[in-house]
Amino acid sequence: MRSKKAKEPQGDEAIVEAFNEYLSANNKRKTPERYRILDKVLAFPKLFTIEDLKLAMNDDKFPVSTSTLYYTVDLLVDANILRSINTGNQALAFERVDQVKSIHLKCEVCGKTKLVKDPNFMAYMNARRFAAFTTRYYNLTVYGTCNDCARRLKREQREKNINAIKQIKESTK
Amino acid sequence: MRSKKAKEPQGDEAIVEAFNEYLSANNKRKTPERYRILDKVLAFPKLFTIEDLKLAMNDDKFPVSTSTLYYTVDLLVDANILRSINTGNQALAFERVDQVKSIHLKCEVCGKTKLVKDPNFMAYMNARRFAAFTTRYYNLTVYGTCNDCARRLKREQREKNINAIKQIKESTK
DNA sequence: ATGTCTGCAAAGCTTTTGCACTGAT
DNA sequence: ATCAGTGCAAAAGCTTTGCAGACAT
Repeated sequence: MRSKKAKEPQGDEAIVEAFNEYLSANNKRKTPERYRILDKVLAFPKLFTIEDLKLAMNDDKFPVSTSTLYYTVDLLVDANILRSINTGNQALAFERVDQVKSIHLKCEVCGKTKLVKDPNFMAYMNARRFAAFTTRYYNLTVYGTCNDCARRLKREQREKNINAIKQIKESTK
Repeated sequence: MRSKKAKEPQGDEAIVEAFNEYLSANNKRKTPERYRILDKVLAFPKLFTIEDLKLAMNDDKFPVSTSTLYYTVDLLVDANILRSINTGNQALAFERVDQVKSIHLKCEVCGKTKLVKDPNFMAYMNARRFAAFTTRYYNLTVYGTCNDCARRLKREQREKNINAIKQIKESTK
């Protein structure tokens, strides 16, 4: 009944459990840091960077060193819980594997990325096989301009033109 | 008649011309560096990094500073001749816009990227529109394992198992 | 003559590494 | 008691920036 309001607790618990198994299977230790980091990671609504994660941990009164964050996020990637995304900014971003079966729309002007679903594309990719290659996951990023920026640029361009005309008028006086 | 053997000289000349126009239109200067860099860029069969480009320029007896390379490649991206690709390695990679309408298959083990064509996907994306967003280009990268690496890993795992069994046998002597 | 372009060197950021201490097993 | 994990600081890589001199316009 309340399943719609709940934040998919089952899903997240399953991920924690999967991480547990991954750690056991690979002779990795179950440290408090790792579980606190995983908690924070699961709480991010979408993309995040190591820096974001570091700040979140600080906010949570559980500061962790940068090296540990890199190390742990690597484990999470290896455990197939996270994947890394190249957003075009300097810093690498990460996202939950289970959460993101979306297309990334990246605005080249403001740099923001929006996620959109496309069942057709998903179905196609799930069926698609490539010769001499085993797919683990995929990422489709679409680059362009979001409408907000397009409108703003248009307005700025218009103002620029007006100024240019003014200057020409003045210089020919 | 020889059009198949020729390296699409028309296409490349058109690109040089397009760059020319871009420079004029934006009040940029036509320096020898820029044209030599463009030549080298067009000669790359696929992805390349700033480092690759630098080495190629050196080979060509036309060394150029790193800052100039970044500056010029930025221009080429802005002129829509190149686009940048995030390969997951530290350094950004670039590729020709006209050349790459391919899917990138990236092997997570050896790190190599292979390009494959997929007319179905291309047709789909060419028709696809997104709400409140103007598409300029897109990139589909598939992550996984290439067969070469898969075979090698399998063999290594088998040897590992054999050694583990040996050790157990010895310890129980 | 003007103002952009280039090259050099230094700075900036993200990520990696080395080492000693801590703590899970 | 081990030996992997953590934190710190330093190093390493890639990219950007500031400035002086060179050069296309």
